[in-house]
Amino acid sequence: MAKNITPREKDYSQWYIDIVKEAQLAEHSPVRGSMVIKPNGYSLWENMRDALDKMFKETGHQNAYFPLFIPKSFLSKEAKHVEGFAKECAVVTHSRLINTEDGVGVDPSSKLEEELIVRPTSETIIWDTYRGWIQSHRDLPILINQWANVVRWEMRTRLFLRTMEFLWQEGHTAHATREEAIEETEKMLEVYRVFAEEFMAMPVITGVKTESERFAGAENTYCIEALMQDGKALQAGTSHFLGQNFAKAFDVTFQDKDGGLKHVWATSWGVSTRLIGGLIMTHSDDDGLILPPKLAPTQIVMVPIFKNDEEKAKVMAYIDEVYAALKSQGLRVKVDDREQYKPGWKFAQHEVEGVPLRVAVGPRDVENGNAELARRDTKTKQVVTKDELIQIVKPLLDEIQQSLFNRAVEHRTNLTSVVSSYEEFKEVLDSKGGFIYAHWDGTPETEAKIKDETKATIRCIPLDNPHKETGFCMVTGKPSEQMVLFARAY
RNA sequence: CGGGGCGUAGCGCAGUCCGGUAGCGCAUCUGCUUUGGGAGCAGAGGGUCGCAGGUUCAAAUCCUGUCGCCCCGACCA
Repeated sequence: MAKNITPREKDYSQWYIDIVKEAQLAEHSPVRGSMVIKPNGYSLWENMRDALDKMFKETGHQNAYFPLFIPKSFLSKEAKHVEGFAKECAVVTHSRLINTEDGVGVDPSSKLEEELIVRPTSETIIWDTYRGWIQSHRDLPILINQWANVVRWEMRTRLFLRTMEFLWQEGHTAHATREEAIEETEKMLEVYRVFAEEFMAMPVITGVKTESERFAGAENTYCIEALMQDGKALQAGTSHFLGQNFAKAFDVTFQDKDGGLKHVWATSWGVSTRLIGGLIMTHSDDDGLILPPKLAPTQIVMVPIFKNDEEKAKVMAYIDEVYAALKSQGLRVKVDDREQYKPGWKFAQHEVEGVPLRVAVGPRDVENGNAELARRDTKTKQVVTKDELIQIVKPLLDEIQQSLFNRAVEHRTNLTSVVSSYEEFKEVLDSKGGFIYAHWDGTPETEAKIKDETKATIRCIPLDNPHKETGFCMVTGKPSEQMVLFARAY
């Protein structure tokens, strides 16, 4: 039915690309590795953004905006930070173009005195700014978030999952004590978990990254990890406890109640348009995108069916009535009254685009006071009366939301294994993939060895670990305090 | 940076081996018939064949160079 979508079974990666294209979410731009986010994709992002933004505000944060350009010298102030990002920075070196024989060229005389970095993340510019804002413990905490674009010069890109430029939010907070900063880090991780599970219907594991997977400049990195349909993991969000690293690098101090001068404690946390990639790979099928009702730009689409003007008048009057009733319940409902497309075409298109519910109304329905209601997630249809329809749509959307989540949890459960030996680990990894719990001796060396040999990484040490029992490392046989979560990842 | 693929109408492609009037499907425009799962018929418009050289009477096609994008890997959110 979905004639332009490669089945997942055949080529998962091509399926993903096809979904992005056919659901009109985004397209490639002329520049390598960057994309145009189309209205369908952007309104989805807006819904995600609005939900998150509300949660940030509810937890006491305010939005601000810091510049796109960062002086090159700032990057080098925190040693690990620069080390982590140095290889993927876009650098602005000149400020003018001039006409040349073959078009335009860079004007050599416009060379910048200090080159500028296009932000790959904003810790440096923000901490340079915070220095001026903080003198006393009375200035703390500072709880700020920004919605912005960032640029990371990636070698290999994939629509939404990894592009050179992407949209995200980055929270940057400053605290008087270590405990308070850690509390903030964990609080925001929890916000992400709730958002992923309740809005995206995407179950996640919360955990802590190992040293090698830690954010450049962080003392500790927390994350939410999701599992995609193909058994690969996706890091869906991170929350970092930055310790005093940036405060020290940018000399941000405050005078405490006891009169002493202390360095500030910091956190940062972010999620990006990558979440859209996660959303696609959690729910969608071979017929196209499937969107959770809470985030779907259109929750219900209504399709009129008629043969002539007389029927059209009746059908449209009937639809307008239902539309008004649904709209008044605060639902995002749309009437697809375009006349250049036939109903069948519209059915197919809205399915590809992932609209959770479709209501079709034709002359027969008007006659009988009915409507045909179709669910995108289960592809089931039922005929209901108009009054029923108006009553059941809202609870049905909730049911779909819940059902998508349950389905994803079930899928994750099926793809989660516990292994006791390295042999078994490799076998499970190759045969079914997914999340694998295993014992690890805690050393970066063993972790690197596993990664080299199997391409699997430690996704996290789960916070709420179901496998806390002690044991012995599957590779070295050394003692292990608890199992950790492995997977091949995006 | 390695491996693979592709640049021909808005989109998807054929034509390239073997040089000789630039084609097909979808989309678009006009008209009529249609409308409960991607409508049918008739007609029409739309191209510096990625770019630059070269060979030739003649190049989408052969030769040389060059640019770009996509996919797969190494690195990363």
